[in-house]
Formats: sequence, C-alpha cells, structure tokens
Amino acid sequence: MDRFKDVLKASNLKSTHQRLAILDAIDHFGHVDIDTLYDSIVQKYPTMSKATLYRNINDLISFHILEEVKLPQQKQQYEIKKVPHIHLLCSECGNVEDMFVETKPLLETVSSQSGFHISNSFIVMNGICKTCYLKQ
Amino acid sequence: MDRFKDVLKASNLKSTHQRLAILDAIDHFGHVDIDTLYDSIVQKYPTMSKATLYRNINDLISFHILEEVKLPQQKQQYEIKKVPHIHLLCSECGNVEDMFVETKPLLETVSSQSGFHISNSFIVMNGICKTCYLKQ
DNA sequence: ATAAATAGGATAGTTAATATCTTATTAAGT
DNA sequence: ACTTAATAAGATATTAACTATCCTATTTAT
Repeated sequence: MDRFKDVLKASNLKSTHQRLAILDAIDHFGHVDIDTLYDSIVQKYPTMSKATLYRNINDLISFHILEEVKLPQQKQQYEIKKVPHIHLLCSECGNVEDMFVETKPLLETVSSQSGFHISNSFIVMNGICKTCYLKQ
Repeated sequence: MDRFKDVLKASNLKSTHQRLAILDAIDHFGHVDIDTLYDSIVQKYPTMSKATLYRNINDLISFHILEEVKLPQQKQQYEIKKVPHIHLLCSECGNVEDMFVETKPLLETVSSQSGFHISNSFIVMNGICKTCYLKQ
C-alpha cells in the first residue's frame, strides 16, 4: 500500500495521508477525472478540500509522478505515470483501455522526416472496443 | 474567401458573417486557442460575443467541420478538420507543427492485437523542433 | 520532543464555459 | 425585391473549473 511513499520521498515531497490517498485512488481507477477522484477520496478523508486535490495533482504532475490524459470530447483525466502506452477510447461504453505497443518505427519516421527531436508521444485511438463490437 | 459557405451549406448551417469569420480566422491560424481567436475576430467584428464564439465552435465541432486539439500542458485549441495528421509540439518555442505521416501500420497492429475497431486517431509528439535544435 | 519546512483546509476570487431570453439576420418562397 | 419562418447573434446571468491567499496543522530531521 505504501509503495508511493518512496516515490514521494524520491522527489522530496512529504508523504501526507492526502497525497497517498490521491495516488492510491488514481492508481485504483487507472484513469480518472477530477470529480470522480474527489468523490472517492472524500469517502475516506471527509476533510479533503478541492484546493488540496488540485494543488497536489499539479505538484505531482510537475514531478512527473502523475500525468494528464486529455481525450477529445472528454473531461481531463489523470493517471500514474508509467511505461509509455497508448489509449483506446471506446465511443460505445466510454471506457479507456491502455495498450502497450511498439511505436518506435513511427517515431523514427517522424523524426527523420521532420528533424524534430521527440522526447515523448501521446497517442489516442477512438473507436469501438472488442466487447461492444461483439454485442452489436 | 467564401469556400466555407459551401461547407456550412452542406450541413444546413446558415452562413453568417460570424461563422465565416470564425472559420477564416481558425484557418488562418492553423491551430488557435479561444482567447487568441476571440481577440482576432473582435478586430473585425467588435460586436462578436464570447457566447456566440463558444456556441459556434461547439456546433461546428458537432458537424465535424472543426475539431478540438488537446495538447498536454496547453490550453485547448481548435482547427479546421482536414486530412488526418499528427502534431509536433516544440517545448522550446511552443509551436505546433502539422505532419502528414503514414500511421496505417500502427493502427493495424493495434487493431489486430486488441480487437479494437479504430475510427480515428490522435497523435501528439513532444520534443524540440529542428529550428530550435539547431539554435542550441 | 522540538522546531523548521512544508502541506492542508477554508475562503474568496478568477477564468472558462453554458443557458436563457430578446432582437436581428438569413434564406426560401412568392 | 418583400415577406416570413427558422435560426443565429448578443447581452446577461449563471454554473463550473481552477487558483491564490492566509492561517493552522502535519511531517520529518535533529
């Protein structure tokens, strides 16, 4: 449960209950928007204020512990920063699926064609997930 | 100048001066956030209201004439919907570059590995553009 | 156990976006 | 061109999203 303590310590951030609760909750959800996150945390920490939530999320993003996920037509979401992956967004059920796929060839094409030095990439695909597709 | 009249007509939307001004401005900028857009349009149409701007942008998006561009760490931007392309975002100069690149192989990999039926994709790459890189 | 540093919570204040209502404009038919 | 029905614009108010400030509480190193 406290694996995030080390993560915080590594960035010289204090391990407050609130921060750990935020990280646990986001980790549990995978991706989550601010309201869902707030509602879930308030269950355990009724005193948690939205200011604290926003403040921490922004701090954690600036230390690259969290990252924002901006999907078209959706509220901004947040997730624990992990191995680079892409997002599959189903237009039927609204679910967001993570997928780990080799993007190097694409990045290399882009890099060599444009002279752009890529540090990271963000890929979203819209469509219909396997489950919803089979239901139709 | 009035190529957008046909576009609007095709969606049964009236060709108001405001709509044409919005489309022209967005077309001119390539990508633009709401405030830059508003400031630029107010020059020509001092009576333009922000409500009208937001309303029209949302209408145009729902008719697939415009699309939103959500980039990490940036305000939401808008652009004319055109041939699918990816965005290269320079962390030095802040510029957003369009690039037309073959993404089919990637999409096919994703599709076959996940069973996800992709309708469209959204790709952003962060890094340093050629110009800024050469300056260093 | 103490103290300095940092974070939390409450509140107020911005900024972003939307809803409502009245007036104005567009576009189709005459 | 004139009329009219449909739709859009503009003004305003309202809601929602986010941030800043200030004072108190908690954390952590000693």
